[in-house]
Amino acid sequence: MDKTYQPGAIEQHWYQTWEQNGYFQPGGSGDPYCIMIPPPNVTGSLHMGHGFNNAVMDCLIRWRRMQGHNTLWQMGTDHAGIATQMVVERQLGAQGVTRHDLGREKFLEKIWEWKAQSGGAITGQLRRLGSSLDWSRERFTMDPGLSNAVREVFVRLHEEGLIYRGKRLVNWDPVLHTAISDLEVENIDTRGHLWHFRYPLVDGAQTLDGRDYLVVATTRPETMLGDTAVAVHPQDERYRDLIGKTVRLPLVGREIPVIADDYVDPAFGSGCVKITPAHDFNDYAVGKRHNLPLVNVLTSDAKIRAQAEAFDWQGALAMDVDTHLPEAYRGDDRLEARAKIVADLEALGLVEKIEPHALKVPQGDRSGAVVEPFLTDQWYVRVAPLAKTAIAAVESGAIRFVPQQYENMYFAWMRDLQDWCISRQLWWGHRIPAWYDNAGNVYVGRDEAEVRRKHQLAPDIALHQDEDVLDTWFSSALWTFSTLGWPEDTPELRTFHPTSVLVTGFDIIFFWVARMIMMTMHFIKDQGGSPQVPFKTVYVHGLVRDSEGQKMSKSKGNVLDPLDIVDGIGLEELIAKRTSGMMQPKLADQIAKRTRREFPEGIAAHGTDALRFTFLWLASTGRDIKFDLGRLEGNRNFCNKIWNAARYVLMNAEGQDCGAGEDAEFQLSLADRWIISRLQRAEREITEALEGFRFDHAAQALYEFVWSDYCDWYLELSKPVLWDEAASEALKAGTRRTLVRVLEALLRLAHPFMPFLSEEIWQRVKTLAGKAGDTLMLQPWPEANAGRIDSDAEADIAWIQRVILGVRNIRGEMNIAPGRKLPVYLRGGDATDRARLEANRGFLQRLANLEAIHWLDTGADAPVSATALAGQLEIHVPMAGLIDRDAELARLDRETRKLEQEISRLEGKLSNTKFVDNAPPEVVDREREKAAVATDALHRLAAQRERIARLGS
RNA sequence: GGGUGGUUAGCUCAGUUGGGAGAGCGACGGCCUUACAAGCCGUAGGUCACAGGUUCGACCCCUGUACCACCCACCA
Repeated sequence: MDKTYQPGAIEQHWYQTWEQNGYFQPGGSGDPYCIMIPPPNVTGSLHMGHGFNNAVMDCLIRWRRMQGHNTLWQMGTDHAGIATQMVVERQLGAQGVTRHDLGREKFLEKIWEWKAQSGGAITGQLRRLGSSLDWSRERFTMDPGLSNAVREVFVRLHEEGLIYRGKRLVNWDPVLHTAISDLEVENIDTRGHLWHFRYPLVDGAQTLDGRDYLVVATTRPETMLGDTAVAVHPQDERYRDLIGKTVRLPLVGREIPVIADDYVDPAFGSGCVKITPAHDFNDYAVGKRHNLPLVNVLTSDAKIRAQAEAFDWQGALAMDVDTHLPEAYRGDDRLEARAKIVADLEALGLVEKIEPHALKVPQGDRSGAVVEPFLTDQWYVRVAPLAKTAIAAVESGAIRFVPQQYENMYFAWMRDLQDWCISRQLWWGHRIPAWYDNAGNVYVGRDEAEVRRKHQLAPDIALHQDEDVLDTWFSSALWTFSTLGWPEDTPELRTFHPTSVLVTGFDIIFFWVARMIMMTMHFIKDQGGSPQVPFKTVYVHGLVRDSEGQKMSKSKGNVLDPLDIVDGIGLEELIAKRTSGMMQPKLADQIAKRTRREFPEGIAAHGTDALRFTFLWLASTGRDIKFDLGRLEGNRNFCNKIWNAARYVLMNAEGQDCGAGEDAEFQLSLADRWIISRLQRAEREITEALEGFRFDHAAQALYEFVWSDYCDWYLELSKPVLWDEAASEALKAGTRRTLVRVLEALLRLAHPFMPFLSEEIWQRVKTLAGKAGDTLMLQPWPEANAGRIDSDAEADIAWIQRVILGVRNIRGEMNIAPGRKLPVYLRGGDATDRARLEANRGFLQRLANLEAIHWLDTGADAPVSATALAGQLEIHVPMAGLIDRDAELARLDRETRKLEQEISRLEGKLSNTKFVDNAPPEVVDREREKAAVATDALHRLAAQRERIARLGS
């Protein structure tokens, strides 16, 4: 074995071996255990969030697989409609071509080409992370099978009246030219203005204070072109008499009514609100109540139309509305139009005032464009009935969120859910299975033939399919069952559904998790006909942030590719990667500067195992992760520690009697029994932590057991045995046996966290440990055996540790060279101390580097010494020639001060009668015992101090 | 406006039936001791955000405040 751990040398080899041998496929004989991967964008690439997410899933899957479960980790990718289409459009754009130049068919060919070309990137990266996904069952949301499921769901929901088509206000992205759902809109805090305009009253009407106009305030002046009313509050005395009168819309000239509606807050502004039903969601609701016409003044590019369109609430053109628009704004973008309109109104003396005003501007999360409320025909899912079942599933505990606080978020959103707009005016995605005849009738069916059959349409009636595609999340919502073969009744569906746990970030709870629950429970029933949940547990993890706590994003230039941490990357290359494709050179400079500051020497190769272990250690509940290179490096060192521990074990065990055979003769030492006992505790702790999704606790328990117990103590304790020529062969065999078997067990414990390293080493130790098998992946998970917890051995070793620590403390504090062998006198101990000394003299001498240990009965004279205490036992290191008197006095004073503080705290407590009377007796006893021990120690140190102080004076 | 989470050592974070405040990294001192200098040994460092309350006893439970982060929401 190499002297240091070289991750690059082993990782790829083992992954190929595992995959080629089919170890990732289901196979265990135990209960099914299934995780569905949140499908990454097929053309995307891995970021730190994926790295984290997959480390968690792979840890769970490998653990459960070792436990013997019939384990499936379903692989698949998502077509990611908007995101993918945008990438390809941008590529075409660079050549000066638009998708419209190509036409739909050719454009889709281009996307499929792009998918074929780049679609392997992320799957390759997932392999590098060690993810034990079942690649043989890989799916893609636009596969024939999954597309079939999508059509089936759409048709059935439509038949049940849960999908409908309607003309409504939607969030319209004027850059992408598509509707988007509420969730895809981000409201950005913006400093804008509140414009107060005067709308002249018609026919000489006047306000109470004698004005011949009403003042309305708006943040969006340009929409006034589409106003169809001015609303006041019905109880507002100021305007009561004006209700039913009209005002003349400036610039346009239309007469619009003054209406009364509770929506208006009389205390805000003038108490009058302009109503634009076609361009504002609130106004839309008001308009509907009052049957106002909807006047659309914008094109799909968010420019002012040549002529407005007016609709009634049946979606028909309203012929009686004047749709004339002023010539001056035609074709202007809304912001240009806004400026002109304000200027024109100002010229007419109709601007009352302009105030600064903070508002939220809606922005498309993909394009960044300002989203317009826009009147279009779209398809919707009626969610209320679906939500009801989905809420009940979480209320009843059929689905559990970890951490639980996310259930509140889920409930709050689900209980106030608007219908889901599922149609998108894109080309890349599942085409909506609806057909139109020339009369405008709509027919929904699985295909055109079915539509014709079902509606008995003659062959000569022309049909054309709806041009739109479905929201990507529509197909994602079916993920848990579409990947298992639904609508067919497959063995996989029966075996693995409901799945066990969903591992995901909180950011897609609404996009994905909630919709999966709704769709799954509607379509998948158990044998009794009750709705089946898609998963029993949702484990929600936080975001991976950079070292400053910033969200990682391409535009900030702080993204990290997990593989750059695995393989390492030079500074210049990292900068080049982060600044590539930057539009603004200035930004690129900043990013370069920042990157130089954060990674002055680039990033060293740390290996997959160290990265995964770091993610898992940092995966505490309900908290984002600030990614910390120091932590990563520490864990890389941990990998090296395991590697070198294995080297030591192999050097001492290979070719030697390791007590493996049936009739092997071996004897277990105290240290052997101790480490076996500690192993049981570690096994229990790690298993319990995993059961509770506490990967951080599991990782820490593993780390501590391996480093502190196994390496720091046990390996050191094994040396005196193995190197002692006088030790019996049976004892040596027992030690070798324990070294090897505990190592083998801890490799199994480590495997879900560090699959590559553990497998590599396991292959070398398995035979020595009496194990057989082709892979660690399929070895049984270690189960703690309470019968092997040995409290006596633990107490004995704790005693040894205390004595050694006492000597080491003196040595360290007094600057005595570690190589110098010391004599030590033990005094004041009882029979147990003496027995422990005699049984473990060799261990003490070796680990504390002592030349001799002398036992003194209580009261006997000890040489002038530096002294440490192990309980009542005094450890004396003679000072002659070694120890400076003043230094030792100072050290004793420090120890004394600590003891005095503790005693004073304890005495205070014990002299408080309320404490003594009220606290449980065992608590009081414990405090008394502590006080007695500390007082005894204090007395001994005081006597010692006095003796040394007398020396020099 | 409503809601959630956070505030513990210089940094990153653990710490639930309320009863001695921990880890990693960093710092300081000493060591190439035959597994590991990606290491070993030792040491220092914290009125657990703040203010009240409950309790014999609070990092932990309750109330309030401050600051940070996030989610949701129709105030023109």
